[in-house]
Amino acid sequence: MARRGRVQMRRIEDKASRQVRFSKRRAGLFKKAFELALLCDAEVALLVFSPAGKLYEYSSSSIEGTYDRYQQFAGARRDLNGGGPSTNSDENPSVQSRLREITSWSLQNNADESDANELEKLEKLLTNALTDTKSKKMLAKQNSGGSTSGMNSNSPRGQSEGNT
Amino acid sequence: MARRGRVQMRRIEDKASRQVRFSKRRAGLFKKAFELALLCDAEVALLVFSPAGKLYEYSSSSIEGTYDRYQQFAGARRDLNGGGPSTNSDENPSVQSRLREITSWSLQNNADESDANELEKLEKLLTNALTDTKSKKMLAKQNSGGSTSGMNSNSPRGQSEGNT
DNA sequence: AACTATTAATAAAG
DNA sequence: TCTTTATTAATAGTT
Repeated sequence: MARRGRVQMRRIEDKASRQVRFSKRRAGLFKKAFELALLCDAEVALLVFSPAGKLYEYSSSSIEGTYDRYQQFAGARRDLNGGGPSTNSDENPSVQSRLREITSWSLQNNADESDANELEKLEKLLTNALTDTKSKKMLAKQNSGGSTSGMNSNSPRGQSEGNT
Repeated sequence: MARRGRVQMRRIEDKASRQVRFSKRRAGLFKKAFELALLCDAEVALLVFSPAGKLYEYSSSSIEGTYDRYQQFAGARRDLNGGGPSTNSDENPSVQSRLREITSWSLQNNADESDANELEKLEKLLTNALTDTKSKKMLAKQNSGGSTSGMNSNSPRGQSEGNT
């Protein structure tokens, strides 16, 4: 038949399925990007590398041009910015279990195949990410801990999305 | 009630409607982009400027990094197809990409819901894991006299997903 | 911003 | 790989 239920949001392990779904979803994503640009008069640039390393691109004007514009903005906002990205949240497993999973996975499977330099970079990346998360967490605790007054009138959001 | 028919694919003239739909569709687009990266292990970078000139961005790793890769790729494909892309292959997702993915995932979705102590423990766990891996890596290099344990024997094969 | 009626996207099967 | 179909997901218009 068709879909038996909700699709679970985690990496697709089966290679063939992943490939098929990548093609479908990539097409859908590019269509959405195009529509956003057309309907709403937005400037959109989209780069996608498949797991196999193949490049797909879309831009309502030009990749280079949009990236240039992005850099100007990125430089301009370097002042007051500390929030992390924030999007939707489905019914996902907790960060904890997921990180636990990926940790044991990385140990058991590909650890030996990886490159030391890459791992070093990733170690920093992950440490920063966790530090950031902890910071936000602390902040939230402080805000809600002392007084139960207005704590969550607005979630701490940052660059990516959802703020005005 | 709701939609009376198919939506016309042309620029929305009414400014208020355009703004509202931009917000909705932008949210949808970013969600799709994120899902593509997570489900299919793809590297995605997305830049959107609203008609008002506001920047929205998403990247499964980093905008700069992906753009850099794009430029290399674009430059490389301009030359000639001598060798395959220097990226990981489909059957070998690599710790790097998976960790990168889970990192951004954790930041984007459940970060606020997680517990700081749990994350602290996990940080140590992961740091240890990576350190361990690095040690083994170094050791292997010393023992074998500089030749890395076979990791990057990339078979340059044509990908099977060529369409637009 | 929240709520539905509809359409659109898409996972699984053929 | 392309097509079909059942189902979920996105969302346009309304309140």
